[in-house]
Amino acid sequence: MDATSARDTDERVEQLADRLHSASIHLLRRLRREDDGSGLSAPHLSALSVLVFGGPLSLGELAAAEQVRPPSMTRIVRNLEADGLLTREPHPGDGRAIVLRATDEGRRILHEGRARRVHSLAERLRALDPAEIECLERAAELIGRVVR
Amino acid sequence: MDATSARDTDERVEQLADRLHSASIHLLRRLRREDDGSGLSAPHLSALSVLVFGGPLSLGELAAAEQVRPPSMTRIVRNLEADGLLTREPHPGDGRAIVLRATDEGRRILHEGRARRVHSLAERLRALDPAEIECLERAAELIGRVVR
DNA sequence: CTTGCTTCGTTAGCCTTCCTAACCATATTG
DNA sequence: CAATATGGTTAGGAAGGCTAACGAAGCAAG
Repeated sequence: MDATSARDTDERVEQLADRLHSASIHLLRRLRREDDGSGLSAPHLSALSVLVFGGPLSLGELAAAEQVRPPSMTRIVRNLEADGLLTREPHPGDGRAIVLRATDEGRRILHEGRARRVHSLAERLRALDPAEIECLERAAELIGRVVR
Repeated sequence: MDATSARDTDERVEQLADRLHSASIHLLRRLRREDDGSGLSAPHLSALSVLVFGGPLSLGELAAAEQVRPPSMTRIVRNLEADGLLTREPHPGDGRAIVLRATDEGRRILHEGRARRVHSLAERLRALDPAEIECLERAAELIGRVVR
């Protein structure tokens, strides 16, 4: 690869990063304004989904998975626990840590609530053709991988 | 299309919406933690970029473009104006409205700041192969279209 | 022209989510 | 056993979003 094409690639990738950033901001602002009726905010649903799909975790692990600091996760967990959507158990073998586990109710709410929250987005996506949908599916997977 | 495949498409689209939602949350949380050194937050850079690339707008138009309510935009504009990155002029022909215009300094800061902010993401994207990059480029464009 | 409704932007006040700093309690290690 | 490291919580504050209420300016009907 010569110097020119390397610089072109650099430029292209920077621009892509910028556009993904922008797209994310607008996507989330749009979704935030939709009333999901589940009573759970995006961060709560997101954290709960990690427990549902990823199994029991400690608070620190969950915070890392969700890209937030432990104090932020402490509050999210407190709320979810108060709503009966997860349980807090002592960690076997480490008295400092705790084990967080989604309850059956948590599983139920998650599946209902997430579907409702993203429903308006799904409505719009339905207008796309199959190739575009497939492109977005790959993109979602790629973003998840890149961020992790 | 028979009933079964229609339901499959529904399900697939709902799942896609859900994953895009999740990917956006994690992407932004990752980027928020990067120090961009420009002194401007994501909402500020995003609003400024609309003015730079889309030309002068009223406050209401800018708020609509950015998917926020006017009071939220009032604060963003006040900050950008205080930093000398945009100007506020009376609207010719409508005494209620104002015209917002990016300054040269605003243009300069935008190009420097955005590149810096998304730089760490760009670093990660560089590891992808060309087909994946192209997929993400299309995806960013699609998301922008779907949300608008 | 005046009265009343609408629209643009602002102010006031609140809520949510995130952060860092400081702190306990429990491991772990020299 | 003392010193240090780690997991989680508490305290406090910054940022960004919202609604409600308001003043000023336009508009429309009488």
